[in-house]
Amino acid sequence: MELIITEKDNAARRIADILSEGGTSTERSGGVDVYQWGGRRCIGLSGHVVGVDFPPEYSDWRDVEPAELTDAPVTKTPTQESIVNVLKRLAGEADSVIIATDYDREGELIGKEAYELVREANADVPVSRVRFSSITENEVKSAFADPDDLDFDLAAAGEARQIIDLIWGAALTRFLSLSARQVGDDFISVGRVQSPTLKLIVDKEREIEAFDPEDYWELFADLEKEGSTFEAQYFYRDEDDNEAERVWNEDDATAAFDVLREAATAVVESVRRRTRTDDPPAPFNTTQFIRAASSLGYAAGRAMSIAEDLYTAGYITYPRTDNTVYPDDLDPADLLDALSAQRDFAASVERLEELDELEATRGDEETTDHPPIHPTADLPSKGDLSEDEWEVYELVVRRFFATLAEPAEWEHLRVVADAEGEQLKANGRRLVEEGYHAVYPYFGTDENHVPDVAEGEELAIADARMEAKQTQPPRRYGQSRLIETMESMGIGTKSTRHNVIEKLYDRGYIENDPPRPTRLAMAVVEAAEEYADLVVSEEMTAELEADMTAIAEGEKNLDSVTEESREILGRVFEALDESREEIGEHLRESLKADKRLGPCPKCGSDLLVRRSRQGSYFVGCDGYPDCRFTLPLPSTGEPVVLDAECEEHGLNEVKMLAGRNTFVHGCPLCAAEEAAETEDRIIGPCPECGENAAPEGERGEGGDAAGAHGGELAIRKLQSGSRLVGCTRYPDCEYSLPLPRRGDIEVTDTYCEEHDLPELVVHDEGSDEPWELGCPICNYEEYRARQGLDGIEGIGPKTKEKLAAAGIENLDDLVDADAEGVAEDVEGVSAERVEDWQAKAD
DNA sequence: GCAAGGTC
Repeated sequence: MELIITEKDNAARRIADILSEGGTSTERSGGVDVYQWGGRRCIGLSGHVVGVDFPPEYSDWRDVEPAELTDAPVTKTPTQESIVNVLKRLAGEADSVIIATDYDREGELIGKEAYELVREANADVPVSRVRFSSITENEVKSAFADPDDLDFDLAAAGEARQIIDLIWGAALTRFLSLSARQVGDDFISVGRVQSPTLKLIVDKEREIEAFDPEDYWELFADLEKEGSTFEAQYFYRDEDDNEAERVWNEDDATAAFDVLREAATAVVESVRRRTRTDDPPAPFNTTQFIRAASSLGYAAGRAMSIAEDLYTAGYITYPRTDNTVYPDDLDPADLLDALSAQRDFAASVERLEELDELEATRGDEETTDHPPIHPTADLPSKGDLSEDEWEVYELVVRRFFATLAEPAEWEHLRVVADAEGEQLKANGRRLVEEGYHAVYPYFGTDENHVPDVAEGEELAIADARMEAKQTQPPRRYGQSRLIETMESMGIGTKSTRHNVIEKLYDRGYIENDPPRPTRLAMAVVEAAEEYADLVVSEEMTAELEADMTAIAEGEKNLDSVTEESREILGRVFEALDESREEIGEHLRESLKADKRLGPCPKCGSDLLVRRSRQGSYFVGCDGYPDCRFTLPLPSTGEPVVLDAECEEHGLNEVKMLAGRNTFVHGCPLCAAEEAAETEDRIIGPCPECGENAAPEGERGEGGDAAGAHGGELAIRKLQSGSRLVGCTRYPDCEYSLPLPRRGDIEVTDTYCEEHDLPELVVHDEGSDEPWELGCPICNYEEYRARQGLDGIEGIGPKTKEKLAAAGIENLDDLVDADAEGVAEDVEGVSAERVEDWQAKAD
């Protein structure tokens, strides 16, 4: 029996399909699919199935000095036990093994990890390696016809990176966390990729903070030609003889304006007409895909998550790639033909099929990892996908179209005119050949109309304007520009750059979108710059890359490279250890600044956003325990302190981050006062303990509160700002139903017969139509039943279909389901994944 | 529990 090992299940299935000519049987073993045919078996890993770590005696942060990690051993242990176990069992039964992991450095390392596991189970079995950059019949078959050997030097290069990243990251993270006494969930992290990325954001913020705006003026005139007008802008020659539009001195601007205002006409001095070719874009790699999706409003992580779902469902190719050149055996004509079956694409396909030849554009990056992102011949129908998924899918399809389409052509028209000695210019542009824009409507094609005028022609000046302006600070990095910059600096990879940004959010280093650094982030970058400059620099990666190349080429070895890196870090710690107190003090002060709201109304110290032992957030006084003043915060989301201040209390407003349900809570003291002033509105008996409730003992659930105790339901506003329908006997009876946060609630005279409660109507300024919420119990029941599975991250279109087939269509179904049972019934879904979804659904 | 890199 021959065993083939791939990097992921999806690749295993497709390779088995190709090599077996479609005749595989699937055997599920320990939660892992194994594909079998003839004398062969194929298993997919899940990336790295072993991970590096320190031995257990180094695991206690307080017992081990961070500096000791610089000399600590690093071991490898399985992180995916079930896959490792199946792999070893199959290896024991194999006569030969073929490693078919991805064709890049990390793939070589994953292959070597698999090789070592195979060796543990089978000391003698021959092991070979195949390399292909796209899973197509041609490439896969020719790779398997001519197998090669594992490249142990290339794998060692990857291992050096693993060791250096762990030692630097763990030692410095522990040091900063311990020095600031932040050792729980909120540790302070540092790393070779995250810290230079954070420095990019911090440096930009420093520029913005240091920015001093300058006044300038711009002048415009409307010129008239045959009854219609077009805008021209005043310009002059500066001291370097460059054309300039900004006037830096108000007197000069006013003088020019007086001339323009007085002048009746302008005489055309020159007319220049040029055509410019606008080439179609290159195929999508990950970074360019993220950039394009971001212009549609998708954050980087969201775009990747959708792309991964589309890939898993089989609609697009692998979304993590550096490649911008299609493989030779991609036949555009075949793929176009398949895509024409979808009505939305038919017109575009027809247009492309009219071209004399189909030649795709090529980008600058040609790599062996995977093909550029493009659609497959397996089309979804619109109903298979959510709106977002369809929008992203269409983007990928249309990008593929664009790479085959002809260039567009623009006509640029530049007119310069003289008005009593002052110069005016107008730049027109017109799209004369639509080219690829016809099939790829995501780039702007705005035209600016400037009429056909002749040299010497006299044009009337219809209006003149002077606008006072100010120079603007540099713009913050948006997520996609950050990812592009990381790529150009060589930090992170196609698979990790977007995760790095999410990590910075999670660690409390950045807030908002575009991201803005917190005071903590500023302090971390400052500390690193002063004591461990290398870890916030792109040089660290550049030097590591050079060392990795040297290892891969046999010029250096793993031990010498890691030893040298350990020594450098050891020297960093000599300086760090001396300044431990000072660094910790600065970090603690910055942490407090991020959480400070303003003066405590009781004692005047600072009110801070804090976290209780149970993990919920609240506002507490820095004077605790002397001052015990507190205010509640909403129970959903992570609080962020905004710049905006409440005029009445001088407290900063608070925003609650909760994905799509993010909202501004405002001043917590105002919210609490408002709740105190709002009276409860009683609407009927409590179904748990009111007059109609069943007597004690006859109800299954909610035993304590059950029975008639005269409880009544009321619309209540809580100090935390949320509203609900709750029992007046709270906390003895905890029965409650959710209500919307916004809008005025009207209690109508119409009653629900089933629950004996009035129907409610919500009047929100934000929407024209009032929302007929109805009986609050019926409403909540309907809401739970209606709630589909779209809101849960990680459930892709195909999985959704499969879950529906197993009878799981909404959140209630999901929460009630038995995770193990679902894993048995639904192919490719593990019990852990189901439990993860259930946690989110709840 | 720390990183970055795979993968879900």
